[in-house]
Amino acid sequence: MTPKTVSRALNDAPHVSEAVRQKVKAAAEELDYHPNIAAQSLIARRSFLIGLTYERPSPSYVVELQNGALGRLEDGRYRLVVLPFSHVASRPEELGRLLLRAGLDGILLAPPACDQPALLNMLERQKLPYARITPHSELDRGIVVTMDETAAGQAVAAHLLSMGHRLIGIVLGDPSHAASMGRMEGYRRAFSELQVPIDESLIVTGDFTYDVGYRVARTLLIRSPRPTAILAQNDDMAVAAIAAARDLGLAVPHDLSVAGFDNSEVSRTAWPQLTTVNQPVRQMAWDAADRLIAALDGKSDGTAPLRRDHAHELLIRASTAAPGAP
Amino acid sequence: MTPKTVSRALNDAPHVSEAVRQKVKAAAEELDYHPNIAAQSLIARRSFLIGLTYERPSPSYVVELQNGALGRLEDGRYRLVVLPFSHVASRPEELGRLLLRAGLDGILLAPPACDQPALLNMLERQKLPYARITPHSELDRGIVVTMDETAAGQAVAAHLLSMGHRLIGIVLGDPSHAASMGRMEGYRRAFSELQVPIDESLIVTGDFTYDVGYRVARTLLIRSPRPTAILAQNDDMAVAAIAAARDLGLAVPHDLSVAGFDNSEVSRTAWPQLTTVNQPVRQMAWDAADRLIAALDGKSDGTAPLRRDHAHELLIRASTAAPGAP
DNA sequence: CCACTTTATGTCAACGTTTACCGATTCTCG
DNA sequence: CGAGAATCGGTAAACGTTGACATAAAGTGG
Repeated sequence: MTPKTVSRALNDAPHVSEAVRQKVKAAAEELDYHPNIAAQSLIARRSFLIGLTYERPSPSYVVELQNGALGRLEDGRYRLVVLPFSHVASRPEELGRLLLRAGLDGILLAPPACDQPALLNMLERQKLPYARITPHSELDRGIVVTMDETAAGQAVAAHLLSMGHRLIGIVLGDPSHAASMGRMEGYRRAFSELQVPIDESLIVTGDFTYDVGYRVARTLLIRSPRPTAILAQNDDMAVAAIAAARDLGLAVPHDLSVAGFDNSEVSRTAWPQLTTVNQPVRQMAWDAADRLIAALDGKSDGTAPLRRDHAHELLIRASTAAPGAP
Repeated sequence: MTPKTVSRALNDAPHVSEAVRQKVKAAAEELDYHPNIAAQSLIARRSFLIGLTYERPSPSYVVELQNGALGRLEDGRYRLVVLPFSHVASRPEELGRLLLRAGLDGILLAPPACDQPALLNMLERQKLPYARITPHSELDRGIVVTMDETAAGQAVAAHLLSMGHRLIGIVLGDPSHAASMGRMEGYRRAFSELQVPIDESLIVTGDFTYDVGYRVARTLLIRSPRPTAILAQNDDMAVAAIAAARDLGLAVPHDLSVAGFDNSEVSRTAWPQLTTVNQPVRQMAWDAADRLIAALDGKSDGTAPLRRDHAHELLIRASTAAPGAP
């Protein structure tokens, strides 16, 4: 029996009698034989590796991203390689080289890597397919999965405004992250829709981390007049704002309402539980992996739009209330 | 120029003149040429892939594990493939097949997979090297990186006992996780050292998740007499216990002290901040990856012990106090 | 029963790289 | 200047699998 026959038997290819097929499979089982993936990759010109690159430090975000992608990959044909990378903005070509050297079939790009034109250029030049998860710019480039950040930002700001808040502090995330700008744009729309002017001096910049969030939230809370609410651009910074308020003797939500973003684990374990926006990270990652694989397998029928928007969900919990409410 | 010469030039092998080497490298740069990894793997009989398998749901644990391993892999020679797997205990062979099919050079096993003898047997039979992170049983098998769970459990229990607590509720994690047993053993030692009897009826079983932790902690808190302290086997369940206490009108730590385990993100963002034990997950993962790679590269000098213990660190924060203290 | 189709099995080459080996050129030193 | 060594470049084979193609065997129809 030639290797060829074995190959045909194991791959359920035609032109093998059922008897031989059974015998081969039994023997393979017996010997714990597994085809050599490197050889398969060499001839198929594919590695069956999907990369996932990200930078955001939040563990829950990273894990949601991974689990979403892995959920789509669970048949085991493709494998997921994690490639975190810091400071993409300052050295996109370096990440590009890393990705190209990794021998991937395709790559899932989370923020902020998905918004680096230099990186996308490199990947396209080398014909390495990619899917972008919640990019902010060049939304018609490649496979794109987004949440409408602006609509989400508008929803959460409108929530605070509708409860009567007028002095609202805003804690931005890392400005190089696209989400930061989109969410801010949404805040502005909500304000302008109600013709409430935004006090630009109440806008401070964090970097999505707890520590910096605490510091900048504190600067807002020692101002006079003090804002009655804080819009934080993610949950970690929102929780930090609550801690800063507590350390200043302020009760949440009685003296200060706080809203976050992302519906992360801490938004539920925090006290009071955070009003936040659920970004369907897992579903978006699943979708991105799904469409990337469809493209790799050539099953993309060309009719599916390259871009798909997933809906946000405003989660109103205990950290927001009307100003001065009990 | 033959492919051979190119290969030698790029790999800094001898027998190539410096002039040719420079020319080749310049051309490679120019053309964005990258050697085909599948071909290299085929001939080297290695995939340069390291697997990481885990089951624990806690995002911060998973991310610490990954970051630790990735920290060691950052030269880019090896790549990290993530392979989460649920319910290992009930189907270890299935995970084994998954790992063997993935074409890995080596595998990092986190709990509870690292404690499945059937799995270890399969890996050994197929000569797939592995490193075990905080296993509980068969500690002399393969590369082992541990924290002394028992000593850590003893330390945290001793902390509560030394403050005067005598009625202490214990919330176990998933009993199939090895850490759970080791930590419990440490609790018992602390009690017996002070000759305080353990009330077995105050021991309840969770599964390391917040939701179940909340439920079982609640059953402890509605008992009479009510325990004055709770030892939870991880931070998620400890935070859940705090929430359960609060929902019953109990103040932490005035009416109830709570101690956790793992020094996870939530232990810091929780309020009050959790007394907990720092398990140096990142360092252990780094160490496991380091020694696995040393073995793969044949650089293991044979003198390094296969097992290495990392020290725990008791972090006393605001969630524990003497019973009835203000 | 022969020509013809279908099915089963085998042979060969190819994927892109590296290792082993060989011949040619250049260098070193007596 | 010549012998031996070191250096440089090249050729062939190998890694394990699969696709294209060939051959053999079996089935089918007139």
